[in-house]
Amino acid sequence: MDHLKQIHSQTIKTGLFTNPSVQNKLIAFCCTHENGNMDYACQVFDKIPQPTVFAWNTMIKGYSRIDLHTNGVSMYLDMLNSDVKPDHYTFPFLLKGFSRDVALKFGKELHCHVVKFGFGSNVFVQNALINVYSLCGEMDVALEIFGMMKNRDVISWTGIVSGFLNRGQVDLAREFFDDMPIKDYVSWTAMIDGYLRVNRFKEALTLFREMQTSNIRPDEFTMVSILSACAHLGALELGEWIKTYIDKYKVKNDTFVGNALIDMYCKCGNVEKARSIFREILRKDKFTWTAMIVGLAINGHGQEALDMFSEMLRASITPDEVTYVGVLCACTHTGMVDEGRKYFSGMTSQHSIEPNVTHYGCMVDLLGRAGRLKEALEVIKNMPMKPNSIVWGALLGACRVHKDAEMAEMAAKQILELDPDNGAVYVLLCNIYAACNRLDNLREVRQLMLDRGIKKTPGCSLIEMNGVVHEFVAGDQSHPETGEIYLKLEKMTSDLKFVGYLPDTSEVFLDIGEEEKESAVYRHSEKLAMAFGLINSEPGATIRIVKNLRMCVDCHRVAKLVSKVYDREVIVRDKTRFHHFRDGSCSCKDYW
DNA sequence: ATAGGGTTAG
Repeated sequence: MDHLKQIHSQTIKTGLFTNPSVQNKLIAFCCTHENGNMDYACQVFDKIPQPTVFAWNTMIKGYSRIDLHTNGVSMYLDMLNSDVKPDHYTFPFLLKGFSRDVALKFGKELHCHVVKFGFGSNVFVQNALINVYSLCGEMDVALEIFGMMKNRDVISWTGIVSGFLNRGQVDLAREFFDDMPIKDYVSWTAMIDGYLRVNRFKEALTLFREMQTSNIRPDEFTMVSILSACAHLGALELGEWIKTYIDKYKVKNDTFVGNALIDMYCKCGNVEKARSIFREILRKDKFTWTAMIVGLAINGHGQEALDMFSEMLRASITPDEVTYVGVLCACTHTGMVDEGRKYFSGMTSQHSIEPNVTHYGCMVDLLGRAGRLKEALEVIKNMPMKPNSIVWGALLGACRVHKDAEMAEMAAKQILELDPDNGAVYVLLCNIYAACNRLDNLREVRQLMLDRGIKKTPGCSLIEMNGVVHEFVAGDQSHPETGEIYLKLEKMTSDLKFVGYLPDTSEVFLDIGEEEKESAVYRHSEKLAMAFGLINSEPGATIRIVKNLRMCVDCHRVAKLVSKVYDREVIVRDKTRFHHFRDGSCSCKDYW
């Protein structure tokens, strides 16, 4: 820019500035170069007595590039006021990169202008309009434009597919996707990402494999989506394969990719690799720091997460509300109650971030897990917004750990008022009654569940072996190697009993005999996954499991013993955090 | 000079 300013003053001195092509070149640099500067572009633009439509277009493009679409729209209106007519470049520039609220605000009106000025059948303009309506969720209008187009191309199709994905209508989007005459890497990535947005991660991976068989090269956008899927599924092998692919094929390794890699490594329990990626990222943004802070927190490195937060502030990166979720989570998982309170008040006083309902949930979690149930309840009573079922759920979870049946009843009642079909609440309440030996209450709730047709969310564990994700639900017999797995499980249980394992059935709430209770915990999904992992690995190996619910006490104990007896590192990611089992103990130090 | 896809929590 400094160089440009020199050139600019030269042109004024020499009188060259009056040449329209020189003016346009100056503006174009400010508007499109990565070190450009829109303020300076304005200064130059204001000196031009009669800007051409090209100059106006360039200014509009510049604003859309830095997401100041409102400025772009006022520029466009100024242009009309100064009697310059838009051309077929104006609308694509103007509409490019609209966000949903901008699209809602200006979309229809600008569509009228398109028609009025006669660009309604220009492919570029039509595609831009499809995209605007797709953002607004107005698929009927988007489809109308699409239907009228004589020359629809891959971009028009992708616009429609994205529109349905924005509305969460993945299957409908998939029908259009399958009908596309030509698909390129953008359309594939959009569809893959659509599955991610509705938490259908395995389908995202399946589609990625199809993309590869179709010989379409993924780019860095695709990689980010796939890494995110790996993070959710705990699919480390595939994640590492992606990392190798990125290096080998020189896929652009930007900050987005780095951030997604950090998240993937952390969510697969490999903090060491995440740290090394973190160090390699040159331009760290708030996502980089936040992903690392959250990752350290859920892996039990609370103090390191807090150190990382201080370092982030020293690097002058402003935290957001998600960063603070990570910070509070770090305090929760390591029992740092006073620090947690300090950071909570710092949110507003230091960074003017008003705590949202999630942050109050974190505070309830923090106090509750530390056994300070009354204080946790005080937080709920004093919070400025209505507590949701997550906040009450945090209290209920704490009641389970600290076996407080009275408060659990109260919390459960609150949740069921907000969310009557929440099966997990009934289950938790049953766990607590069972653990407190309040069998009459237990029977009542069991009956209630039957009467109301409430189903328990089945426990489900994922384990990745040789790049394939295997899924087990409690008591699963659908796996092709199921016979072998149950044999291994039996052998495992007897081996462990030999070193002192006694099944812990205190939380089993089925009204059944002790022997059946043992067989109920025996069939938990993470045990099936562990047995499967043992069959398919050697001593010294790491077994990684991702579970959809919290681990039960019995499985936690079994995992500790498995790590010692069979010399495996067992890493279980449960609903809220990681457990790294090594040589008979767990990284959570039994605080969870 | 033209339009489509990507990251952090719960």
